[in-house]
Amino acid sequence: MQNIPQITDAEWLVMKVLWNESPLGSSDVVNELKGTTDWKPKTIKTLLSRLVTKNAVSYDVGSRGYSYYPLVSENECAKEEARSFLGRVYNGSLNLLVKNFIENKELSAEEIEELKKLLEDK
Amino acid sequence: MQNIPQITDAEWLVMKVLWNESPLGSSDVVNELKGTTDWKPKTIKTLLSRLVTKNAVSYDVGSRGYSYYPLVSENECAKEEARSFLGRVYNGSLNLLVKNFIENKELSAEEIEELKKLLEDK
DNA sequence: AATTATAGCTTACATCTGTAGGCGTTTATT
DNA sequence: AATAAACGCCTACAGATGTAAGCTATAATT
Repeated sequence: MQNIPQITDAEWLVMKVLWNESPLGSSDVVNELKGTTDWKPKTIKTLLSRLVTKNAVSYDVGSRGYSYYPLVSENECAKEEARSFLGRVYNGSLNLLVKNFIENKELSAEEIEELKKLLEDK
Repeated sequence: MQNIPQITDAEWLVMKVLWNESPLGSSDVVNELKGTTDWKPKTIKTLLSRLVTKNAVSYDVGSRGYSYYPLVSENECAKEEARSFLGRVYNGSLNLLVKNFIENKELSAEEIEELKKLLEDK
C-alpha cells in the first residue's frame, strides 16, 4: 500500500460517501451530501478533483460521466489520522486519551462496559 | 470558560512548552524548542503572537520583554481536539477508535492490561 | 436538429498555516 | 556614551483549505 494521503475535514465527508458506496457518479455524491452539508455541487466536484489529485480517489470513465471510487480504505485513513492526532495531543498514547476521557467523565456507564468487553474478548 | 481556540500543529508545540512551565519569555520558549524543532526564533515569535491573537495565550509586560502564559488548559484543548477528531473520523465514538486499535493490533499486551486496569479502577 | 442541462477542466479568492525577514525601539555591553 | 543585541510589531509569501464560478464539450430533451 502506498502512502496515505492527507485528507482534509471537508474531504472526509466526501470520502465517507464513497466508502459507504462506490463507485458513484459525482451527482450521486452531491445527492448523498445534500442532507449533510449545504455545499454547492461545484464545491463537491472540486473536492472530488482534489481527492483524485492526491490519489485518495480514482474513477472510471463512462458515457454519463466519471464513476468515482476510493483508492484508500477508511480503516487506513482513520489509522493515519489517529496517529497524527494522538501524536500531537497525547504523546502518541491511546491510553492517555482513554485515561483523560475517564477522568473527565466523558464516558457513559454503557460505554465503559462495552470497552471492558472489548478488552476481555481480545 | 470561553470557547476553546483552534490551535494548529505548530502552535501545539509552543503551547506544550507553556503548559509545562509558565510564564516564560519568548527567548525561553525559543530555548525550550531548540531541541524539538529547527524553527528560527522569529518563527516562534510569530506563533506566540498568533496564540495571543486567538486568546490561547496572554502575557505580562516586563522590562525585558513579555512573559507569556496560557489562557487555556491542556486538558480542555486536548478535549476539544479529541471531540473534533473523533467526530470527523470515528463518528464521535471513542469506543470505535479503541475497537479499531484492538482490531488493528496497535496495542501491546501491556497497554491492554493498563487499559483494563484503568477501567476497573474507574 | 436545436436547445438545454450536465460534466469536467480551469480559474478565483479569502483565510489559515508554516516559516520567516525588516524595522524601529529598548536594553545590555563595552 | 556608543554600539550591539534583543524585543515586539508589521509584512511577506507560498501552499493548503473552504467555497465556489466561468467556460467548453457532450449528453439529454423537445
